[in-house]
Amino acid sequence: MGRKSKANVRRPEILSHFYDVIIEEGFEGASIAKIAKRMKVNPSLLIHYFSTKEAMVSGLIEYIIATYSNQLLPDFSRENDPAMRWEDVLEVISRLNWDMFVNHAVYYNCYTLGLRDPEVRRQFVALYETLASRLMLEIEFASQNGIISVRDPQKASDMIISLLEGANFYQYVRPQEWTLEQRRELIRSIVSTILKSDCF
Amino acid sequence: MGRKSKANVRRPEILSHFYDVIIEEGFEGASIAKIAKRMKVNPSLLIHYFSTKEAMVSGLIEYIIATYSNQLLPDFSRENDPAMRWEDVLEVISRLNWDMFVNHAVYYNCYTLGLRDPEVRRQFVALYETLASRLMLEIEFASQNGIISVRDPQKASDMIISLLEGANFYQYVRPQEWTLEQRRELIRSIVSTILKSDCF
Amino acid sequence: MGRKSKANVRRPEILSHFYDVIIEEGFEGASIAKIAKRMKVNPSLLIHYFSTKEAMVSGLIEYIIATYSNQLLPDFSRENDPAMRWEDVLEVISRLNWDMFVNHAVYYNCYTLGLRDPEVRRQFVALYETLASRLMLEIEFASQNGIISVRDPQKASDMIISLLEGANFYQYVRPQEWTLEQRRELIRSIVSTILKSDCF
Amino acid sequence: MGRKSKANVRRPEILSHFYDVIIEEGFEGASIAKIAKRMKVNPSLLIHYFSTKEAMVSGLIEYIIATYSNQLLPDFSRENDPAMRWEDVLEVISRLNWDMFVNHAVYYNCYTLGLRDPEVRRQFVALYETLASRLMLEIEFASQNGIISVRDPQKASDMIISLLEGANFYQYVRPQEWTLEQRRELIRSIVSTILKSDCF
DNA sequence: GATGAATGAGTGTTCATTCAT
DNA sequence: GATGAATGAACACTCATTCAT
Repeated sequence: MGRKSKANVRRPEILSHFYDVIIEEGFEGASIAKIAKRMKVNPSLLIHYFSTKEAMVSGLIEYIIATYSNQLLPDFSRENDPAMRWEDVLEVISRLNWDMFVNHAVYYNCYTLGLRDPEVRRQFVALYETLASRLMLEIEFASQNGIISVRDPQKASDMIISLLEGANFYQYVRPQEWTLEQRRELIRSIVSTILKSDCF
Repeated sequence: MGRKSKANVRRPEILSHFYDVIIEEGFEGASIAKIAKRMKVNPSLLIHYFSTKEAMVSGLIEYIIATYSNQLLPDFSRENDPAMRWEDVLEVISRLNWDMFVNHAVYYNCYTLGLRDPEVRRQFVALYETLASRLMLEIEFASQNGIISVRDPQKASDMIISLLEGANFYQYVRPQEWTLEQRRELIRSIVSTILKSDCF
Repeated sequence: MGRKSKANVRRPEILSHFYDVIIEEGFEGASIAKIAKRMKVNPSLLIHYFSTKEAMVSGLIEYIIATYSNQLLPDFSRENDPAMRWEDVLEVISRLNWDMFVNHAVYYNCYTLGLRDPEVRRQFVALYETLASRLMLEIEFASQNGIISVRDPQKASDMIISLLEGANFYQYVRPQEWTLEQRRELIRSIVSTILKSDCF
Repeated sequence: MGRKSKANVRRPEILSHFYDVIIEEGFEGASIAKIAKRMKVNPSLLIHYFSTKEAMVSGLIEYIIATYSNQLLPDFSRENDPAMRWEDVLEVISRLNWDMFVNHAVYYNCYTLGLRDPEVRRQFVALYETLASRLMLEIEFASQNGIISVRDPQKASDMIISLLEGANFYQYVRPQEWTLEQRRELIRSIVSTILKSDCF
């Protein structure tokens, strides 16, 4: 039966250590040698599993994108009552903390990489697209059921995601300002307010 | 006595090329050699003016921060009529495009650097602090004059900046979605709406 | 499992070439690049085996010290007759030529390094200590058997080593002055004379 | 009358700082930049006064050699009584501490340089030659007056200088062993002993 | 599968030096 | 006299990578 491949063990293991090194030393400091050292393994082994560093970076971004998209915005369709369902959405949105899943620094490092690398960019665009379209559906549904008042769900969802993204970013710049609970309440009320107004 | 220093000319010149290289090759790709090559000077000349690369990075960040803070939010006190003044604020805010002044990628690269380097972080925090406090004053002023209704101007300004930051970021992920004009109108109406509501 | 290490071969090989370059170009001229060039290998290979240049220098000094201490003053205890044994000692001492084992220039270069680096110094001190204590034992033994007359064997051995060291050094400054044979005879008679006198 | 040259002030000043840097960082660590920094002066200035670094090294060696030869072995001819004169010589010799005048490390660094550079070597050889010939004259004089018994004053002076050189060196390797006074007495008695014996 | 040998390009930085001011 | 501009070679060292074992 031959030797069993360890790739599906080793590859995630490598990516995980890659990730850790980026957190501590930044993208520019994350060399194969350092990752290998941290894994107490020979640098060549990383090349063995990823051929090139470029492939490793790709792997990392895929992993990050996958993590994100799996975690962001669950399926709300189990809830039948439209009002309750919208409440669920609001609840989830206001709790959304980007970096619950992926480290802030790593995320932005990968993101800026996407500004040069079209393939990486494509993945990020797809990610936000997925997120936006899911949210859009919920907004449409709620709107159709008279819970909120939105003519342009697309713009609405885009703006809400912007707000969340920004709030998440801002959290790192002025961390002491408010508690998670305050933040949650505030986002909730803002989202409610603007979706009930005639902004969209 | 002695030769005249060209530091005043050379240092900005170097930083500017540094900046350009980051845009094209990312922070990790911006080596002294590449910058020098682009300037058609010897790499050691950069060291002559900036002792270490670290100092060069510091210089760049200072430059970026300075550019930002000089441009962001002008003085509105010339306008005497409170309503008009608030209109001005709204106008400026809704037009705010972070990357009008500093390249998006460079900005986020420097920002992530701040997540590891306390001194850099300090500068970013100070930048946003300045921005927030200026906006806060305008919110307070408008509120006192009954134009908007805000009990907590700090939270309000924080949230508005978050929204702007996020919208700016989001622009890069879904660029095709709306025109600058649409964006402007939308932000304006959202800000107006939430500051008139009882969110804050 | 894995490839066989060549460190046992490569490390001494590197040190040997390091040594040669020092002889020709001095300590300050012995760069990794030059050593590598002489070995017809890539400079980074030296780093592969010695991590840093500092470690290479350490390796060299260890090697030199080891060479010295292995060669200096053999075991005289095979000879049972005290008079004959002392003759043996005299014979060996008078023939001692420091640089039979280690190049004069390299030795002094390493030595001066020890004047700044405590660890290097420690090794040199230990070397001379070993040498002195061995000689002391022989002096004591000869003295107890009435061949020489020494109350303070420590001082005696210290002074004899000084004389040998100095004679060795001086040889380079006035090389033409006398033959090795003359030198040998002279040292022998001086050592004999002072150990029989009441100097010590 | 023109501007007065500052060369005879600057050159010694530079050499003196060169010397200091060698002591602290070794010959290989003594760069023009470091010396200039220590002098709080521009590196170019050192080149201005010495054209090349090589010339600076030459200057340093000349300075060291000059310092030495001026200090070593004064003129004893003022003393008329041969016995007293020899006592003076013994006194001076036994007190001779090479590094009273020139730092030990600097001296050996320059010396090893002489092992490669013929011109430097020539200077060192001349130094020791002077020293040896002066001592030889004293030995001859004392011998002719029956104070000591030496047939070959050249060999005798060579050996004594060797002993002094070695003792001086050894002092650094085993510094704790004896006091300066003990050392002095010992050297004196050894020199006396061997010059009265029939070694030479 | 995993290690180590070996490479060559590249890193930031220091070096001595020349020249203009 | 003294400084600073500028260079180009060299420095120790790190990088990703290939290949043999």
